[in-house]
Amino acid sequence: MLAMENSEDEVEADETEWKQDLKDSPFVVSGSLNLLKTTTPAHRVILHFDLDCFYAQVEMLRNPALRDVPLGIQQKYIIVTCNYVARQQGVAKLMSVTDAKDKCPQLVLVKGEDLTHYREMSYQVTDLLLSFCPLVERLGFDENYVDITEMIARRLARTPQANLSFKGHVYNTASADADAKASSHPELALGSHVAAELREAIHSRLGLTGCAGIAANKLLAKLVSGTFKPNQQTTLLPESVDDIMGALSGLRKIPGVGHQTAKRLQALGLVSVQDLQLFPPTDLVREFGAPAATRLKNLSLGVDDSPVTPTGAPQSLSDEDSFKKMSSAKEVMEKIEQLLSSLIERMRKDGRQPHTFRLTIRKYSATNKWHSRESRQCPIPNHVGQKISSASSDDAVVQLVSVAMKLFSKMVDTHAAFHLTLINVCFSNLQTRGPSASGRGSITSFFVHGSSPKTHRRDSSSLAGRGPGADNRLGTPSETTPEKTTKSPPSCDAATLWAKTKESTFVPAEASHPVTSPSSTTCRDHGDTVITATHRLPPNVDPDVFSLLPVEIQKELLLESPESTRQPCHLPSEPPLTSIPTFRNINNTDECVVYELDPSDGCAALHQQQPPGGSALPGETVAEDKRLSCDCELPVNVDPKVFSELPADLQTELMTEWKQRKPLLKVPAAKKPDRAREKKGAGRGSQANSLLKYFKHT
DNA sequence: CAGGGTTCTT
DNA sequence: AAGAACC
Repeated sequence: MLAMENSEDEVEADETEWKQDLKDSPFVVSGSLNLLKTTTPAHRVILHFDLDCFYAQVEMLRNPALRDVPLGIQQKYIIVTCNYVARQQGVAKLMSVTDAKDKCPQLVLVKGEDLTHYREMSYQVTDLLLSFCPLVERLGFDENYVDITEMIARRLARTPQANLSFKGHVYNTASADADAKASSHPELALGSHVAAELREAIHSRLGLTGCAGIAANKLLAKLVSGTFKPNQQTTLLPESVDDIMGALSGLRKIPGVGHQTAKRLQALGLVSVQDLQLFPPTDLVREFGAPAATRLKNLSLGVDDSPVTPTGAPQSLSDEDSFKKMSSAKEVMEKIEQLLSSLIERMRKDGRQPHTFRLTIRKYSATNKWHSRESRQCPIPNHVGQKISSASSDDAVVQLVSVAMKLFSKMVDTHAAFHLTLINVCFSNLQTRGPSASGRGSITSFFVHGSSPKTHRRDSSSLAGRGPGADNRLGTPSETTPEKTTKSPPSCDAATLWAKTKESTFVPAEASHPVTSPSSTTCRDHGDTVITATHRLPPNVDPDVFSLLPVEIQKELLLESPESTRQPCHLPSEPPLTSIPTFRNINNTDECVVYELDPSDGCAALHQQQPPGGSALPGETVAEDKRLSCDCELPVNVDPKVFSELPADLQTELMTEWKQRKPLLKVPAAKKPDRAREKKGAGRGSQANSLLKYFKHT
């Protein structure tokens, strides 16, 4: 054995019980079944990329005039990040706006609450990296890990060992000494060149600068990437692992050790990284259990065998807003509606169908003022999910608002006073619909080099739509991407086929409803008997929606509409699985993001999102059904359909508000009518949010 | 903690 | 569903 000291190869190998005899082979076969070829590298080359003050860079790209001024990105009353001009003047991340203006009166502020542009740019960066190497893992919007071990192995095979050098910094090493060390760490040396090339690609193609760290695992790559701050890169050599770990000012600085963990460690008397390194394993296990204890101890030593897991398409989409105070049902409903319409729009562009909806709130309370969110979730009925990606997502908004309000009333007693400071709406359990829906890029990527037992979760769906042929080469020709990257096959069961079918054979909302059977129960209203469609429904009630309502409301509605002439309610127990839709090809719109890669590079990466649910067909324009009110005593401007979908107590809540407004009965407007918006339509932005959208104008 | 995300574990 | 972690 050569002198290996504390190199992580040694530690990692010890702990995973791999015998380290195959020293010259870059790979070690783990597990007894060689056939399965779960091959893991003995030493990896991991890159960590971290974009400089990301939001600020995006805004400076959008408006170059901001380049040279001190710029802060503001969310609510906080500067979440700022450019380096502002930093020179003392502005720091997460500083309050008042403090920042204090430090730097000329500070220019740009609102950054809408993440759309950041998210888009963020995925362009990830996609660009993906065009070079399949193993890319996102961490937040501005960081990416890339495992380039294989690429390095290939390059190494055909690079002369002589005159290797490092690009950029080498941690704790004078540049004069670095060259001497290059030959003993050829993988990392080559890795530093790859990192430089990728950073250059990000800069030339996207205009963004950032830092990179090059090391043998994710932990070290991340730690080292920040050592030289704007727009530089640093390589960490194994012999410096102890240095970099020891240089951390506290346990909290270890990625993976958050506030709670740091506190528990402190309770054990541990404050420094060395403390943890030297702490008796048994005691640590007693506190954290074996798995967490092992992980913590390893992290303190700079050991991290966690793989770079391809992130793929997001597993959930959410939208939230925070505020000082929200305390009326009406406000809540409006906010939810607003959040939902933008979320649904995002969901529609994504192309997948969500099957779970979650509503999260944060209640104000003197103690525990922060943290402590509360959430409720429920399955999304299929027909609602389908509407999200269909042309008339307005329907989806309406129905999901009512779903959301039901969840809301499970958390908040709307009769009592309440005080919210945040609302979040979230779609999860996202399922890819339709076999060719994701376009050729991703369908092939499902099957490339199949059948490794270790399947990476997530499909690639809207991201990384890249066939095996589209291999970027970083200038060096003929680097291919053989094996690797196992994706789970697309789920295209009958249900998803049906989903697509139904949508494409779309017929205007109300007209086409032969009353589909409610997919039995739905929003988990404890064993309620769902009133079946064999009952007669009031004319203004969509049977699908009706089936979702709490039984009390259903009964109310039935009672209040004594004589509804009803079409016979047939219940086709199976959806008519008629025509498989022909999927529109993705020639469509802006869903199709294409990189303009230099043809001279001999590489092109094509990205396409899933085809959008469909441009609004002429026939699909929702037939505004002006129905008679269910008569209760709704204000003239309230669409009874919307109203009818709300939970009972919210209906009464709103009714009382309306009654206040129209002094039919008691209470002379204790609350300001606040009908600020009498001006019709033409709201700024095409959104025209607000519930008023669903109200009739009279 | 702030703010608007996101993922993973319990 | 909550907690913890990351940005």
